[in-house]
Amino acid sequence: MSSPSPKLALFEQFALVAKTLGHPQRLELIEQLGQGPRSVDLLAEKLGSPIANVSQHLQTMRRAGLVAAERQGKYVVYRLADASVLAAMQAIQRVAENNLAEVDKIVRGYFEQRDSLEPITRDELSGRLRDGMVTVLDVRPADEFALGHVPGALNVPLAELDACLTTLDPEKDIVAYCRGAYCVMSFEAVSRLRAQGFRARRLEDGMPQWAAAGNAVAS
Amino acid sequence: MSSPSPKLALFEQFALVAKTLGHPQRLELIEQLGQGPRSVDLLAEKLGSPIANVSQHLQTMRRAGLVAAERQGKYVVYRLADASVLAAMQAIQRVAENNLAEVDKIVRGYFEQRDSLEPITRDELSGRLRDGMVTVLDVRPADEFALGHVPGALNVPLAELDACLTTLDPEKDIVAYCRGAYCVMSFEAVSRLRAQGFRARRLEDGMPQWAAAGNAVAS
DNA sequence: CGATCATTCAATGGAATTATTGACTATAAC
DNA sequence: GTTATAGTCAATAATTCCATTGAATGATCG
Repeated sequence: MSSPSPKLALFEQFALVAKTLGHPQRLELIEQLGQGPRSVDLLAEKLGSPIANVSQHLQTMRRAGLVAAERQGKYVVYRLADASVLAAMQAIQRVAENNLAEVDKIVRGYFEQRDSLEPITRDELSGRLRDGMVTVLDVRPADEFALGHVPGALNVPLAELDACLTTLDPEKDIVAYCRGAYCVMSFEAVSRLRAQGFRARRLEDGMPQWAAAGNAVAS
Repeated sequence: MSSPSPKLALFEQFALVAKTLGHPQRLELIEQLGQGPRSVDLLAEKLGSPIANVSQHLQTMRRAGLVAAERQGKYVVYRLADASVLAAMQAIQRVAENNLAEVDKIVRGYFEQRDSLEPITRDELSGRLRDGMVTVLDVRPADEFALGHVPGALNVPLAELDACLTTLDPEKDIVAYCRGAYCVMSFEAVSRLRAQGFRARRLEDGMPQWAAAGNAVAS
């Protein structure tokens, strides 16, 4: 037997993974990396944090087996270690959604009517895409859209939403999505579209999940 | 936008859940509670920790939405908030299993041959149970066995394994299980059974998962 | 009502985590 | 070479987390 019991040694490893997930900024990094590999530089810019800080977090995450790094020229490109990392993050989000009143309160903040915040599922969207009676909006920044998106989706970054309102067909239903189930950009978009009288809903989850299902296209 | 951005507020809630999972003792508590509701008292005894310490951890977990408490007479009985908590713990274990060399090393410590540590699935066991050509060992303590177990399983707590060796049919395959995928008691049992010449494997996961599939019986 | 048991609370000190700063290394461009 | 860029490292101080202790609360039982 090793010095501490193997049981405890195992739980310490599991705890290391969970503890490393236990920081808002690191979760945000995982969300970003869920879109695809990124350099430290770009990640720091997306988060609006100092490079040194982001670098430290990424290394903490590397030690916990969440991400891997590879040098490419003068950049160091990080990526998620594997799909189980996103799965773990989603599982944690589900716990929070089910059991923390605070989460409900934040989500509710975007919508008045309780029943209208139900998201549309991936399968449902697939079906309605074939009918052609739905407009799909990808509200992520253009660079993320370029790396992969739902086929037929329009890229309308949140900042440009108001300007694009007149070009949208008010007869069609609108489905908005962004980076994941709790990426608030799609919340914000749906909320604003509804205020303008559109029938809008959001997709139940976002890009990495859609891509994992094998349906994404690059532009 | 609100004082802290809603995005950050959400991630802080998720991080709270993950951070709370990030402590070995709390993971052990979840493993125990996965078996069923428990009093603080009993949990403290199972973990071998001071009651005050366990109480503090449980309250931390309650604040993070992982567990719920209910007073029953002079006891306070804690239980998992819902099934998503176990799912999150399993997702984290999967990340660790896939990406942390240390976990592999610990598991490997129990077994010499690489290929022989593959667990048997629940479905496979269900099938072989009908054939009757397999002995199922539940290596948890008797009190946990009493609250629910795989139909037909023999309760042989780890401490009594050696004494029971002679009563086992060496012609049958043996499947051992305990509390979950990484409860080391089943590792230990399989390792010792093999050393005695038995054909032993462990079940891919343990009691809460089997119960969740709707197949457990109480004794 | 007192006594006892189960649990929580409050306070302590020690350890770990975090953001920030500035120095340092490695690569590419000139 | 020299310079600029991308990233890491090392050191600091502020904060948070953790186990332990002993006191306080709440419920049962005689």
